[in-house]
Amino acid sequence: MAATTLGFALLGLLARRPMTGYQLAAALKTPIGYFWSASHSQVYPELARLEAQGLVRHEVIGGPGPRDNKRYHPTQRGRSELGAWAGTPAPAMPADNRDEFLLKIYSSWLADPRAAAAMVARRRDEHRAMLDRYREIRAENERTRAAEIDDPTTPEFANYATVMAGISYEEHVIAWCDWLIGRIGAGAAPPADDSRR
Amino acid sequence: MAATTLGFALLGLLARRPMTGYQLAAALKTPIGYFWSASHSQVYPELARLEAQGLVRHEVIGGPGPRDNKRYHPTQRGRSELGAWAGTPAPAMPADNRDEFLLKIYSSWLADPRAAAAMVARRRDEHRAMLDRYREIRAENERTRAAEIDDPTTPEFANYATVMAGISYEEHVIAWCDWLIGRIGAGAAPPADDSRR
DNA sequence: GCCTTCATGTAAGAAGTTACATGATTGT
DNA sequence: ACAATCATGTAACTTCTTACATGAAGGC
Repeated sequence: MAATTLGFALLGLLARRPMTGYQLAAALKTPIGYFWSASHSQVYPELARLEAQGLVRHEVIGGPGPRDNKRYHPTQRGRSELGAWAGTPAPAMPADNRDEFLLKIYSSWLADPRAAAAMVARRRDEHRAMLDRYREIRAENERTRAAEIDDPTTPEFANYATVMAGISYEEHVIAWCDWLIGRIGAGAAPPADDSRR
Repeated sequence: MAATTLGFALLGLLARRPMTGYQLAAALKTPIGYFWSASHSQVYPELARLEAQGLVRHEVIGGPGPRDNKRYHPTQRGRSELGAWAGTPAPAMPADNRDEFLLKIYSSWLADPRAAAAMVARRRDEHRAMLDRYREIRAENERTRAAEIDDPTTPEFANYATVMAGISYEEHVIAWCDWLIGRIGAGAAPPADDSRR
């Protein structure tokens, strides 16, 4: 009877600020999209379902396009169910964590070692770029929201916590990539003496 | 025309050792399941597709049950396509990384702080258990496969690399959980003086 | 005799992506 | 004029999960 995971994602956004479906879909690209994403074609039907369950309501607002523009906000029940869900342990660790990159590493012994090393290096650079982005967000948070990020009953605290998770995650992946590149280089392609070239 | 991600997961397993669909499905629970999983109802049709594409073949083996038991192995083409795929950079970082736990944290400011802290502590313990399991696998690898794990052209090297990724990942999550628990405790529920109870 | 493991498949449904379809407002 | 952004929806398709269905071999 309660909402789906996507429903709770939408409620989590609406609890911060009432929004249109379009804005929700945009927010689910970045930065919340770093841990939960959805396309607008999923958002609109889900909003209708949440409304049918009495967890959100909307008012029609003037705006562009051929249809009514609707701004959604959570109901009292929506807020309390969201809070209850957030404090309930998830069924179990999925242990799933589908990761196509790790799957490639799993078969990397069949690939050309130089191609494999280059692939890992490229991925590491992508993670470095991501880390830089997270660090900027953290700095911004610490500058403008210094008071709220210490209070776990504010949305700013929750934002900060997820950004910290991102930073920690990227740092770990980068360190592992560097380790792996060193290993591939050391064990396979005994580096031809480049000093003569 | 090439295989799907699941197809490459199956090929990656079959490149190590020919197996039945049942055994593949079991392997996709643990330990490969830590980064790619599938149920048997996905495996059997996928094997048929791979065979139609000429990437695997099977021989019928005697065994239990009402139907033929089939042992699959990759073809020459299957192996080479797997190697090529493994060395090719994935389209891009998905940035998606769907994580229901982080989504809960994102709305944790609406939850009871004590419930939230307890939830995080429980999750941390689950990750600690996982870390212990990974460390055992690593120790086992270092004991019995010491020679191969230094050579990036062996499957043992690839196994070792993925286990190291797991260890690094779990260590990061545990550290972040501990940080978060401290923050929730410090900011919200100024701990009642327990020494008098 | 009964339960577990091994073994292979189909069917129904949920979840998610990509493509189709429409149209006003705003900035260049 | 043209393009981008804002805005809302539907349809078709892929992927994945859960449930249904069958049955032999081996251990208790």
